[in-house]
Amino acid sequence: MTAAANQNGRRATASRRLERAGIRDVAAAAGVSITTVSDALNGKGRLPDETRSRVREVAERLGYRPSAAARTLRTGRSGLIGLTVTTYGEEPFTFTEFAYFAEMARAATSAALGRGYALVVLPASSRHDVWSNIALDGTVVIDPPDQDPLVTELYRSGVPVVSDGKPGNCPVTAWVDNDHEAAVLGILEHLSEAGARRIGLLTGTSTDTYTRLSTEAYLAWCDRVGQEPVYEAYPAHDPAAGAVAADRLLARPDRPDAVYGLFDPNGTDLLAAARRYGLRVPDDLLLVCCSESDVYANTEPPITTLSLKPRRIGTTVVNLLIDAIEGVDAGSGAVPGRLFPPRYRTAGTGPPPGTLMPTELIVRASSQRRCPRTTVSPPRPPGEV
Amino acid sequence: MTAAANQNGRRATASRRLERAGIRDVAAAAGVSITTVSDALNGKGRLPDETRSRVREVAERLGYRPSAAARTLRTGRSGLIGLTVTTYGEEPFTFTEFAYFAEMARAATSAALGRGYALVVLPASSRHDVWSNIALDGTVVIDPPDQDPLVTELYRSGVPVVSDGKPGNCPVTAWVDNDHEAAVLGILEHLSEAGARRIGLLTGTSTDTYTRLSTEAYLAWCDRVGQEPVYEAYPAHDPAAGAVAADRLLARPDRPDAVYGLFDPNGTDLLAAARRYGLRVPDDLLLVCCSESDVYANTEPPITTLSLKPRRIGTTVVNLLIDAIEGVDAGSGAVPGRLFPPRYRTAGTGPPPGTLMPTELIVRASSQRRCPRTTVSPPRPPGEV
DNA sequence: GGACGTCGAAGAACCGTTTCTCCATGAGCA
DNA sequence: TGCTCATGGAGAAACGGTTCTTCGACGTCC
Repeated sequence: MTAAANQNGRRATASRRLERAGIRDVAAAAGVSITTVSDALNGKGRLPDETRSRVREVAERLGYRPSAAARTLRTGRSGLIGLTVTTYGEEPFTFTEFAYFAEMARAATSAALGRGYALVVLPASSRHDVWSNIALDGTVVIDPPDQDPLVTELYRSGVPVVSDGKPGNCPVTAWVDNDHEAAVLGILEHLSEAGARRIGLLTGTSTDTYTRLSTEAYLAWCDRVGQEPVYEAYPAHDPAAGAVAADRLLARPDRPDAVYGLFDPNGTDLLAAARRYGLRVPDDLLLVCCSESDVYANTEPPITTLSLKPRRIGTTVVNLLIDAIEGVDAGSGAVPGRLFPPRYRTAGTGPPPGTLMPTELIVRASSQRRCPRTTVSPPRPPGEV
Repeated sequence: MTAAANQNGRRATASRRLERAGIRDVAAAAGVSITTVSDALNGKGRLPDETRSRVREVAERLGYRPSAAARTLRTGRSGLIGLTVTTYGEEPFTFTEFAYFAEMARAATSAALGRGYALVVLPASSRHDVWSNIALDGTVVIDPPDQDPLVTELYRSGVPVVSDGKPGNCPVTAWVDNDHEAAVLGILEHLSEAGARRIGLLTGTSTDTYTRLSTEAYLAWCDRVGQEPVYEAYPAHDPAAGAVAADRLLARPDRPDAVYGLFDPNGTDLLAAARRYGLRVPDDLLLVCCSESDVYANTEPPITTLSLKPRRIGTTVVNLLIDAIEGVDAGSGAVPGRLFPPRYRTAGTGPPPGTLMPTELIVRASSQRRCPRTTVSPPRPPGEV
C-alpha cells in the first residue's frame, strides 16, 4: 500500500491531469503491487481467483489499457506483420490494382487478425524511413524480384520473411506459390484440345517468379510440341502498354489462333484487339487469361480464366509466417526463459521450405469452339444463347 | 570511454551473441556517450559535424537500427495509423470488396507513407484483442454507423479519429464526405432530362451516412416533384441479395423506367434483371449506378456511373488526421517541452469540422435515350452503333 | 582578473510494461 | 519443536531509446 502510494506519488508531483491510467494507478486503486496487476490481467502467476477478478474489475473501472509500446519493448513482440509488394516499380501502389493483390491482401489480413496479428501495408522501397520506424514481428512479401535488397535486409536484421511467389535469389524463411508450370501446361493443353494450332502468349517484362516461370513453361512447351513461340512482353504495371501489346500480338504476320494472357486486364485488351481486327472469339481466336475478376463471366463472350486462388495463398502465407514467428520460441526449448530467440534463420542447410498450391481453370465460352453438341452433353434449355 | 565500456560490460555478461546492435554498442564503438549518438543520429543537440558524421558512420558499420518500440514508448508516437471499415457487418472483411474501398485504402496508404506514417488495417469489431495491442497515433474510420462504439472508445482514449463519411452520432476529430445530396439530385435531374418519368432507387438497409443521406435525398426529391418513391433496400454486404433486390425492383407493378443503384454491383445486377424481363437499356430502362469500377465502360451497353473520387477522399482523410496528430504538439506551444499533449479533443464547442468533396458523373449510353440526333450534336462516324 | 557565455558532451531520469527473484506466512509432518 | 513446502504477493531489474540537466573547458569582455 505504502509502496503503491509512493510510486504513484512520484507521478502525482508532475502535472498530469488527463493522462490515461497506467498499471501503477490500477495497482494503487486495487491495493496491490503492479506485479499482481500484470499477472492478474494476463492470467499468469499464482493468484487466487478472488484477487484476479478484483484487479480486473478495478482495471475495467479505471478504463485501463496497457501501453502497447511498453509491452512491445519488453516482450519483443509487436503483433504487427508487414505486407509489401515489391515487383511493379517503386512509386505507384499497385495494391488492389489487380484483383489478385486485393483478394490476397484481404485474406492475409483476415488470417492475421484471426491469430491476433495486424497487417501493416508498407512500400517496396527499402528506404529505412518507414520500415525501421515500425516494430515488425515478420513480413509478407508478394512477388519479390531477384536479389531483392529489401528482403535481404529484413532477413539480415532477423525478421522472418515469407514470400508469396517462389523467391528468385533472396533468402526467405518460407514461401508459397502456385504451380505455375502446371497451370500454363494445363492451359496450353486445354487450348490444343479446343483446336488451337498456334498459341500465343501475352507476358510481362519484369523478373518476378510468376512472369518468369510462366514464360519458361510456355517456351518449353513450344519447344516440345514443335511450335514456334509467338509472344509479346510488356511492363505489366502499365495498363496502357497492355492494350498496345495485345494489339501487336494480333497484328503479327504469324498471328496466333489462341492466346493466353498472364495479367488480369489482358482479357479485355485482347477482346478489344480482336474486335479491331475483325476476329471472332472463340471462332477465330481462343482466349484465356489469368484473372481473379468475375468481370470475365459477363463479357461478350465470357472469357475463360485461370484463378490463382489468392485467398488460399494469402491465408497460407500468413499462417506460415506466424508459425515461424511463434515457433522459434517454442523451438529454442533448451533455455525456456529466454526473452529473445536467436536470430531467425532457417537451419542453414538447403533452400527454404516452399509450398506449391493448385490453380483453377474456369472454362468459359472464349476457349471452346462452338457446336459442342458433337460431344455428349445434356441438352440446354432453349432460353439460353 | 570508461563509462561506455562499463555500460556495455553489463550487457556482455549476459550470453548475448547474435543480438542486434543497440545504441550503447554504437556509443562504445564510437567512444562517445549514448546521448551523443542519439543526438547525432537525430540531428539534434549541439555537435560539431565531425562528431556527427563519425557517429553516423559507426552506426552504419554496425548495422544499427533504433528500436521502434523503445522510441515509441519514449516519444509517445508510433507512426502508425489505423484504418477500419465498420459498416458492413462484423465478420467478412469488406475491404476491396467494392472498388471504392480498395481505391480509397490505396490512396490513404500512399498519402500516409508520404508523410512518414504507415497504415494498419484493423477490424471493425471493437474487441480489444487487437486494437489495444497496437500503439496508434490516430485512426481513419470508413463509414461509421450511428453511435459507433468503436469510435466512441477511441475518442475517449484520446486517439484522434477522422472518418470517411459524415459521422452520425459519434465524436470524431474531423470528417470528410462527398456531397451525397447534391450527387443524388444531379443524377435524378440527369435521368429526368433523359426522359425518365418514374425513377427507382436500389438502396441499402444499413445506417451509414452514405446510404442514409442518399436515400433521404431521393425521398425528398420524390416529394418535391410529386413522384411516388419506388425503391428496394437490401443488406449491401450481401452480393446475392443485391441481385434479388434488383429483380424485385423491376418486377413491381409500378415498374420504374429509370433506376439509380447505390452500390457498385447494382449495375450488372440491374442489367441482368432487365434482360430477364426483356427490358432494353436504355430504351425501356435508364440505368445509373455508383461505382468506381471501369467495368461499366465495357458492359453492353456501357453504364453511366457516379464516381465518389475515393482517391481524393482517402488522401484528404489521411492528411487531416496527420494534421491533427501533429498539430496538437504545435498548438500547445505554451509548454514547448511537453512530451504528451493533453487529450485530443476538439475545443468542445460545436460539431467537428467536416469537408465536403464533389463527385463526378460519368455519363455513358445507359442513361441516354437513343437518337440524340434530335439534339444539336456532331454526326457520328458510321462505324459506331 | 573575474564574470559570463558558448561549445561539446556526459549523466541520469523516464516511458510503462513484463518477469525473475525473493520473502513472508502458515500448514503438514516427523 | 523444527523443517519443508506451497501459497500469495512484493521488489526491482530490465527493455532501448529520448531528453532534461549538468558540467568542464575555453574564450571574451569589461
